Amino acid sequence: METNAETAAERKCPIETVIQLLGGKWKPLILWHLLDAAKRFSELEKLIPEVTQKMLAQHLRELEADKLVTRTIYPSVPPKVEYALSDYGKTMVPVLETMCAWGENHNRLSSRPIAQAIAPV
Amino acid sequence: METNAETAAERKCPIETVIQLLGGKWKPLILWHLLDAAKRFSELEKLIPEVTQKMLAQHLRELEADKLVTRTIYPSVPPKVEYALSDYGKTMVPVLETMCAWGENHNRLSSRPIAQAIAPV
DNA sequence: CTGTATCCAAATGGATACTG
DNA sequence: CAGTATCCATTTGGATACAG
Repeated sequence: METNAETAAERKCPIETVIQLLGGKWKPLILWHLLDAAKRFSELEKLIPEVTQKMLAQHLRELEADKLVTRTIYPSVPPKVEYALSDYGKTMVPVLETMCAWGENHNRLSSRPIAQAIAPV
Repeated sequence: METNAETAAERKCPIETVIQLLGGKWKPLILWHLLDAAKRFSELEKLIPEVTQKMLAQHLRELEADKLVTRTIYPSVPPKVEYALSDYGKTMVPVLETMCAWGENHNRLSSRPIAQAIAPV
């Protein structure tokens, strides 16, 4: 019987939380493109050519609901909408960067034997 | 061939690589449970009660194919199979920990106003 | 330009039964 | 114990058309 002091493995893994927030196929990529500056809907479409309008809109709405991105509507003609990382979304930057660093290393070494890949870390 | 200095955002985002490797619904959780020690199939089943045999086996095979976990068969009766983080899989630990730290903070603050949540980082 | 709606295809996940 | 196989439900993603 447990007295108190749950281990991290015993309570609900917080990694699941991150996976849920970044779970969509394009969400990390969207956030990645918002790192440097706010972007319009059509700009994101050009930056991520493989994504469909539907999925881009859907993921943006989810990211907005999760308070990770902000949506600013400029009441002009034609309509202009800008998406940006919220202050809260910016706290995710270290996560994105850590993932990015690992992914870069993986991609760079993926054509080599794994035994070599892990050696000099 | 590194004549042109592409920015990170211009080449294929390495974050996608990580998402692909951790993409399955249970993969991060499996890795999380392998952090401290190797586990048997049935142990993982008990640690992750919500996962089905099928998905556990499937994700373990994918993680094995990606060289993130090792599979050791002990030719005993009854059969015993142990799964463990590979050396390469261990390089993923900082990624898991960064995600975990963000997730913990998010979970802890999710019932508070976001404005409060981001303040003292 | 910035979306929504609809229909459809593919991927993912789950329940159950069966095997070495 | 440690799986595989099969069938089915749910989820996700995409193509196209349409609207404010």
